[in-house]
Amino acid sequence: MARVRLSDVAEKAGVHTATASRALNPEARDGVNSDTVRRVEQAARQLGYVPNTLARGLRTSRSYVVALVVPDITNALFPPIVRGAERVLSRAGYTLVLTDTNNDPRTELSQISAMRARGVDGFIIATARWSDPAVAELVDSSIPTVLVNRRDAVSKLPYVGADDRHGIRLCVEHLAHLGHRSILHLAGPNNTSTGRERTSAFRSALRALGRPTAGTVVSCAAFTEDAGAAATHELLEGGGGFTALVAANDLLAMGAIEALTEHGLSCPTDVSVTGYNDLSFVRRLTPPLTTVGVPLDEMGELSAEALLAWIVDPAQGHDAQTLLPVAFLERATTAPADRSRRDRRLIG
Amino acid sequence: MARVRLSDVAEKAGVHTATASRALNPEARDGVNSDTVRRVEQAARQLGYVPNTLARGLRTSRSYVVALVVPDITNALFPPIVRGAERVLSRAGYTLVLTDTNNDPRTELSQISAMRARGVDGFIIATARWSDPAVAELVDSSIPTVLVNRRDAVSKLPYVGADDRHGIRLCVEHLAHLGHRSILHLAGPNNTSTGRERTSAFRSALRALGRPTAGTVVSCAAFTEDAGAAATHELLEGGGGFTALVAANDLLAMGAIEALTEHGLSCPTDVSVTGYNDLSFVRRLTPPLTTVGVPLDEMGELSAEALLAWIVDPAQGHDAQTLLPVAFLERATTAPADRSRRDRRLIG
DNA sequence: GTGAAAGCGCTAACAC
DNA sequence: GTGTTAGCGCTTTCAC
Repeated sequence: MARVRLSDVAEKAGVHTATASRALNPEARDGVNSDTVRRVEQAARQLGYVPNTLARGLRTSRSYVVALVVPDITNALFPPIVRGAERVLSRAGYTLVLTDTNNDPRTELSQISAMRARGVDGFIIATARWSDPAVAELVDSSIPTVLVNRRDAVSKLPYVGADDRHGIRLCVEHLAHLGHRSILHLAGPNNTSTGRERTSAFRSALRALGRPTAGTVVSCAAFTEDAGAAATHELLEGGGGFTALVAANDLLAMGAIEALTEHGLSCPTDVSVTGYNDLSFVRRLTPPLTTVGVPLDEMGELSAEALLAWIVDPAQGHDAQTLLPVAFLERATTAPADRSRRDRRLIG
Repeated sequence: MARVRLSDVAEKAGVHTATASRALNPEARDGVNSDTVRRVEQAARQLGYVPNTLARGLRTSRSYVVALVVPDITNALFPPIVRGAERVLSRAGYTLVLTDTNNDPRTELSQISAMRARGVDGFIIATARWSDPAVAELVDSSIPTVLVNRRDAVSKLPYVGADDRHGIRLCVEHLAHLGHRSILHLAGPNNTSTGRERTSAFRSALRALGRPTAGTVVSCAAFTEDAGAAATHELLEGGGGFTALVAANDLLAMGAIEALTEHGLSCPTDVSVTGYNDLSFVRRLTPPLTTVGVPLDEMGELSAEALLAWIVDPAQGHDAQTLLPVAFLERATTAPADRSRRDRRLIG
């Protein structure tokens, strides 16, 4: 415990607690005799003084705590974000409290309110849905909040994400150049910005290539392997007809490949597949997944930085939308269309 | 923010703050007129009162915050533990602060001290090394602390882990029954309890089978894929001579398989490999990794429960060592020895 | 440049 | 059963 108090330090240094406080506070140190500063610092060191952050927070109404809300920490998308955020936060003297909502909006609401009771200085939200009451509430309360990975429809909160339009376009172009003329988009759920944005980007990309009709979009219920497999199964039972598939994320892609395999189709021989996010392990799958690399660590870092900027200077306007550059990663789940057996089997 | 204070509620209910405090506190509610309780609760609800946890903590010297220290949240071993712990903690009204030490003992030390300054009620440590100054310091400070996944050599802190001796024995027996007579143990680092324990279990298992000389142990520098690959490469260049390999964890196993492949050897045809922990994705590798399943969520949950028990009743003795049952998961990286091409090529 | 005094929002003795 | 008082450990006016 923080056994030794500031008053102990002050006594040992022969000064008043107020002076000790100033001496130890970088902001106020200027107005203190440099010799006094030295004495106080020495006393603090000898006593092993550790300031009581709670007391400070109570007085300053700043807790130096930031809450990070994730839907599911076991989803490999989030740990790098958490890590990035934690790195900049702890470096700045802030502490990160993590809360996992288990993908449940009600848990999200109650956890956020618990964090507010703790007096956290701000929120990093990685759970935003397209229409999100929790986000709206945070906006109302005007507590510093930044959105990461996903954003909502209406709020003008700072947002740090990836350049998904570009990422999806790279996938579509790659497949088109490989000769694929019938491309399926396995879309993410409509209640997430990432799902919506990637779908819209898919359509734009085809339009830009002059082939607006070369694509079909199928929505998945969630960004999960199961959802991807289910949608793909259904499609395949309905006859198929595509030689390439752009999945809205890696998990959907994995589910799709699984379903393909169960239908006796192979990837990439029969169907080319692209994922999205480059989760840490997808390059080790067999075949390694072609996907879009997203700087997740950096997303975490930048969201933390944006939040700190807001906390430090609340007067400033805070509504920057940051889209990080992505990288297309060609691996082994995409192949030229003319090598496809699929055309012979299902189409033509 | 927690704009409305208890005094506001008290005023509205026409009572003193102390009474309002009692009315809202389940422990002290008994000594309050039930009608008063009702009035206070109603006022609190109408005003949207949210108690200020900092102020309460300052007064009670209880923060209802627990710190969880992990070496690297992007290692798939830890998210399930975090999730499990967070679940029981938040259910009990506690908040989890997460800190990622980036596998650096110095960061660990400084982060722990920062958390203590915050007045956290206890620690869950997932970073313990066999000799660990940070753990020793925590013991000295007598702040409630439980170890999860790894423990240290000396402290008698509560520990929640898996039954590694059993898990490793299952691997060895499985391989022995498949006819393997020359088994390698890719050991984890000696400065972790898991590394040491699994190595010792490997030796015991062979002894119990009456084949104490059928095994060799090679230490890896870290529990990483790279370390596993490096050790395996070295071995293979030295001549090899084993048909099976028990890795101390999944990452080492993956590295080993990679090295094997680079040497033109295939798994399981030439060498059978077992992993440990059943990280979420290893069943989707090709071939799916034979490994030992460990209830990681439950480890997180039980460690949080053990910690809460200690926090709630500090007088009690707190030194329980909990070893959770494991499950051997036979998948595709293990095969009978007599089908091995390796005997023909490198041995014999 | 330093001390005195007040108070952040809450709870726990102690009165009554 | 409820009000009074004091104080958790710190920072911040305001004097001097």
